[in-house]
Parts: sequence; C-alpha cells; structure tokens
Amino acid sequence: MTRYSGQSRMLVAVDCIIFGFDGEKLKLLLIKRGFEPQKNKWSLMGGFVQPGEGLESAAARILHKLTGLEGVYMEQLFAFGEPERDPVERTISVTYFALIDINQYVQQLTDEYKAEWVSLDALPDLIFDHVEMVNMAKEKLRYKAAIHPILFELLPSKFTIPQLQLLFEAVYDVTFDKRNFSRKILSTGLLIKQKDKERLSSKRGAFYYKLDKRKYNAKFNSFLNFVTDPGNLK
Amino acid sequence: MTRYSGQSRMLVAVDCIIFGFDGEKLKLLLIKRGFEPQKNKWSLMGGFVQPGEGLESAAARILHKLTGLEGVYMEQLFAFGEPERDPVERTISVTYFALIDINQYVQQLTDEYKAEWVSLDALPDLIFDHVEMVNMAKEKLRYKAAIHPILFELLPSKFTIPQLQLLFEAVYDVTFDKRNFSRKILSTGLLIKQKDKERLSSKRGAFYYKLDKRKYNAKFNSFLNFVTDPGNLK
DNA sequence: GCAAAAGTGTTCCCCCTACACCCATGC
DNA sequence: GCATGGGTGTAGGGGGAACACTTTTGC
Repeated sequence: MTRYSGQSRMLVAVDCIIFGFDGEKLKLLLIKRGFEPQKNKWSLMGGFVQPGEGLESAAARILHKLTGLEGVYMEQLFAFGEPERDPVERTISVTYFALIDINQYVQQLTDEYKAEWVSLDALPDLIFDHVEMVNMAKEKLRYKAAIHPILFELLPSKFTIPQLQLLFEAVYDVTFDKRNFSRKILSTGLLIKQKDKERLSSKRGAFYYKLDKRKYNAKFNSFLNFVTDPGNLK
Repeated sequence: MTRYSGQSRMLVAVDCIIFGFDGEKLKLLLIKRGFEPQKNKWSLMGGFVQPGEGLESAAARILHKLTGLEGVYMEQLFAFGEPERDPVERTISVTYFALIDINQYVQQLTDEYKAEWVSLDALPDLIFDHVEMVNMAKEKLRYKAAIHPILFELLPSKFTIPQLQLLFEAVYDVTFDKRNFSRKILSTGLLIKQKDKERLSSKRGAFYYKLDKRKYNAKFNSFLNFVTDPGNLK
C-alpha cells in the first residue's frame, strides 16, 4: 500500500503571530497580503507547508523569510480547520506565535510583503480568521507569561527592570507597584546585574540586567508566579 | 480563482487521547488498529478529517464512534506534522485529548475496534508517533489540572473527596495530606455536599459531592491553584 | 533648585504546610 | 472491640500586597 484510499487531501498552511515590544506597547508584525484573494488586505505572515517539510520548519522558514531572524522563540498555538475558513479552498492552518526583539527585526531588502508593526490594541481588520488567531495568541501569551519567563524574549539581551515592568504592564494592561515588582523579579534569581546603565529614559539612569541563561533554561519549566491572577486567564 | 495553484495537498487526521480513571489509576482508551499498515497494533483512536468537517467536529465524531458519548470534555492538544510520521503517506495529525467518566463508557455493540482501557503507567508500544502524543497529553493534563478544575470531568457526577484525592494523586504521582487537600478543594466553593454517602470503599462511608455547575463555569478560566508545583510542569 | 525616574524596607495578613486525634461502622 | 477509612482544627512560617521616602542627575 502506498496511499490511503478514498480520503480527501487538503492544503496545510502555517501562520505566524509575531509579537514585538517597542518599549511602550505590544506590537504585531503584519503584512499586506501579496496575492489573491484579498490582496492588499492585512494578514498574518503565512505560507503553505511544503512536501518533506515539518510544521515547525515551515513556521521557522516563514518567520525567517519575513524577518531575517533565526532561533527565535516560537511555539505552536493552535490548528484552525473550519471548512470555510479560507473561501478559496479547504485549508488547515497551523498557527505559531513568536516573540522577537523588535530591534533585531531588520526590514528585508526585498520586502515583497510590506510588513509593519501594528499596535495590538489598534488592530486593523485581518483576512479570514486571523483576528481569532491573534486573540487566541494574546490569551496564550498572558497565560503563559504569568507562569513562565517568556517575556524576556521580547527584550534585547540587556534591559532594565523598569523596561521589564513596562512590558509586563503592557501584556496585562495593569500597573504594578515597582517595589514589589522588582523584588519579585529579582527573587527568581534569573537576572544578572550589569555594571552599566541605560541613560536615555531617565536622568539618573537604570542598571542593565541580563538573563542568566543557565538558570533560565533550568527553571523554564518550573512554575513561577510572575503575576497574581490578572483577571481572567485561561 | 478557485484553487491555490502549485501547492501540494495532504491528508489531515485527528487522533484522540482519551483519559479515564478507574478509582485507582489513570487509563487510556486504546484500540487495536483495524487496517494496514500496522494492523492489530495498539493505537490511539483516530480518523481522517472529511471534506466539509471541522477539526473539532471530526474529533467529536471519532470519539462518539468509539464511546457512544457526546458532549465530552475535549481540547485540542497539538498538531503533529513531521513529514515521515506516517510512513504510508504525508499526514498531518491534529490531536485532541478527552476526559471521560469511565463508567459512562459503554462498549459499542459493533465493536470493530477492540478498544481497551490501558493503565497509563504501563503503556504498550503504539504505532507511529502516538507515544509522543500520549506523553504530551499527560504533560498537558498535569499542567492544566494544576490550575483549572478539569479533573472533575473524569469522575461521575457524584463523587467523594477521597475519590477526588485519589485522582489527583494518580495524576501527579504523589500523595497529599487529606486535611489540606479537602480544605483546599472545599475552599474553591465549587463543591456541593450531598446528603447521601458512598459506602463501598469504607465502613463509615464518605459523603458525596457534586460540582456547582454555575460556579464551575464561572470560575473555570480563573487561576486556581490546586497543586503547588508538583515537580516540573510545563 | 527642581523635576523625573530609580531604587530600596517594613508591616500586615493570608494562605500553605505540617501534624494528631476522634468518629462511624462492619465485621 | 477492633480495624478501616472518614472527617476535622491549630500553630507557625513564608510570601504577596500595600505603602513613602531618598537618590541621582539633566535641565
């Protein structure tokens, strides 16, 4: 036997929900779709899974094509498969969400996609079910970041505690007490204080910190409580 | 345009990881695969997604075909898509895990599948990448049950606190202090004490409880801490 | 010298943990 | 009356939350 008989085959696509943080707001990297249908409408970056290519490789390929980046934090989100989700043809979409340091993003020279960073709280209309995908990704980001130290992936390798706090506040849309915040973050032991300061956003300057990669990898899967029930998380 | 051109189409399957609890151990509902390849090897229950059918519907259909049950707790787990995962033909498998009350399971009359409940800690070899699927499902069950009240789905509508404790202990492979356990569970306010007792497993008998469905639905998505970091959870 | 952001310490309270004894019943 | 599992109370400790003042420096 070389094939399963009597079954119908479908297109399988991968769509990437790419998060970034500009120091103030959470952003999504969106593109203007380059082909029909809905050409020039806003869309997540995506593409079809090729023969001989796994889902994760497909997502990495697509992310790389858009951003030039490799080794990015990426995680499978959900498989969307309603029969009519793509009006052209039955297509399953497996979504991945990625967290990238927005400063690492370099606009590709051959920018066939017209990619833009868009504020997460002012999203334009998106094609198909992409809004649903984004909403699920936001939820998952909140859920996961409350327990695991993934938000560091959105920051440069050197960052300050106030920057980190702004990031958490953007993700959860709340404000934290800075004393409690810094105590909690430092108590994880994940941060290493640097000798130099960031001097752009204040006169006094704030010390840089770096992730302790060893502890980060070791602790990643243990339960850490970064946020105490910020409303309703799934 | 009626089709995307130049892309290759693939089979899309759904596989169900079906958990049950017999009062002592966690179980999986497995079948002997009824067709080639690997006919008569143990396997998860699965099937191909049909045209015009969504992923979730496909999973519900397959679950129903095997168990006769509807309205079961079910959740998408992960999409597996390595190119060689099914040696016959490129197939994407979207997995769902389901929690069912083992007593509700009725062996179907036309049991073409030879389904059996198998202890989770003594799994036989499974076809393809099904072992990986099961391991991921176990992990996710632990992860989720530590925070959300999903384990009730594995029990009958009336259950006792000692039964519930046995279930938690089976899931996390630990033992809990019964005083702390019952205080914690009751403090959620999710349980309603019944007037009658279960009298099989002890002379004194243990009071039955039922889920408060209203509070259950309302609180489902808030963070509840059922388990304090039971080792390494993802 | 003043405005603006960084940095730090303490108290209180709640929840989690550890731990031991009595109760109800079938035999 | 004894063995078996059900059910409860308490004390201590740790961590989260609330809260205010000093420091640094550019202007």
